[in-house]
Amino acid sequence: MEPATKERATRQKTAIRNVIDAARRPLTPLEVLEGAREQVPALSIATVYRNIRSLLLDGSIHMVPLPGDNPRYESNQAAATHHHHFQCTACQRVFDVLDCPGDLKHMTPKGFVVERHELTFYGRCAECARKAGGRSRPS
Amino acid sequence: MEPATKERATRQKTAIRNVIDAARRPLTPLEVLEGAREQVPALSIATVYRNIRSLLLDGSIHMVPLPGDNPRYESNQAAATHHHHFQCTACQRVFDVLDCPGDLKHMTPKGFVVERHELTFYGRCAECARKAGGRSRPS
DNA sequence: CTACGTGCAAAAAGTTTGCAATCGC
DNA sequence: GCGATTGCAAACTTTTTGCACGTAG
Repeated sequence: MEPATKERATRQKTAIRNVIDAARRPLTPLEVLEGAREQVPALSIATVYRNIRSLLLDGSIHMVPLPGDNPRYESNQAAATHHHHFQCTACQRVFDVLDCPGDLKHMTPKGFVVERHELTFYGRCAECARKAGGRSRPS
Repeated sequence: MEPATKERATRQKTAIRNVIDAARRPLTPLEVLEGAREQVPALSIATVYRNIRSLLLDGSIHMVPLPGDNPRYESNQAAATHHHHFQCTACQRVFDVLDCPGDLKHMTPKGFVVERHELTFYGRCAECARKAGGRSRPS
């Protein structure tokens, strides 16, 4: 077997891990970059992607795939239990939904074997709903 | 208001519409291109995208956003009723699931306003499940 | 000191757009 | 003929990779 290349503790790796751990919602790689640059201004997006990949491999973080949008990443300690997500149609942020409808396998056509499922809600997050009306998205 | 630019019936537009209408599952733009090229060999991918956009706008087709994969498009007549999707982890194809768990709004955190939801199943489609074991994906 | 990690720029993959040529009406 | 539509190529976005330099251990 391979010599199992040893991980090194770098400033950028620490900053990236901190940003993801501190967030209470799944973040985009760009959000991670922006957050981590407060501690390592010269940080490059390539390094963010490389570290996200290694954190995924060692199980520290979790990918949140979304219908019609780029994946977010969240700390695995926040994602220990099976749950789902809510994307705000106003601010585009994604939040956890700590619940699951449960048994859904019976819904699929005959012969199909279900391994897992993803459920995503769309609407207004508490914050954007409070700001009333139909206002714009930040982009 | 604008003069409402009038639509023209071209060979490529007809071919594209036919392919999507004839499919009994949601297709990728590339699948649409391949199918439509049987009738219009010189068809370009840009034209497929432009026509998909205009078909979306006039409501003839429907976008199927998927977590972690590119969107598929399906005929609106096939998608008249609310339903969900199943993506095969072997062949990557997407199929309709003509059912819905129903009331899920109670799952979201306080203050969040749910407008809609997407539910995607993953596993083996009937065909790939029949072919037993854990075989490769076509790509 | 050594090789893992980083920054930069170029490459991939999917989608969009500018522009001149084409073709429906 | 006029203008919508097309094909091609270039631009764009998100993510990945090659390469030379930097740096942790």
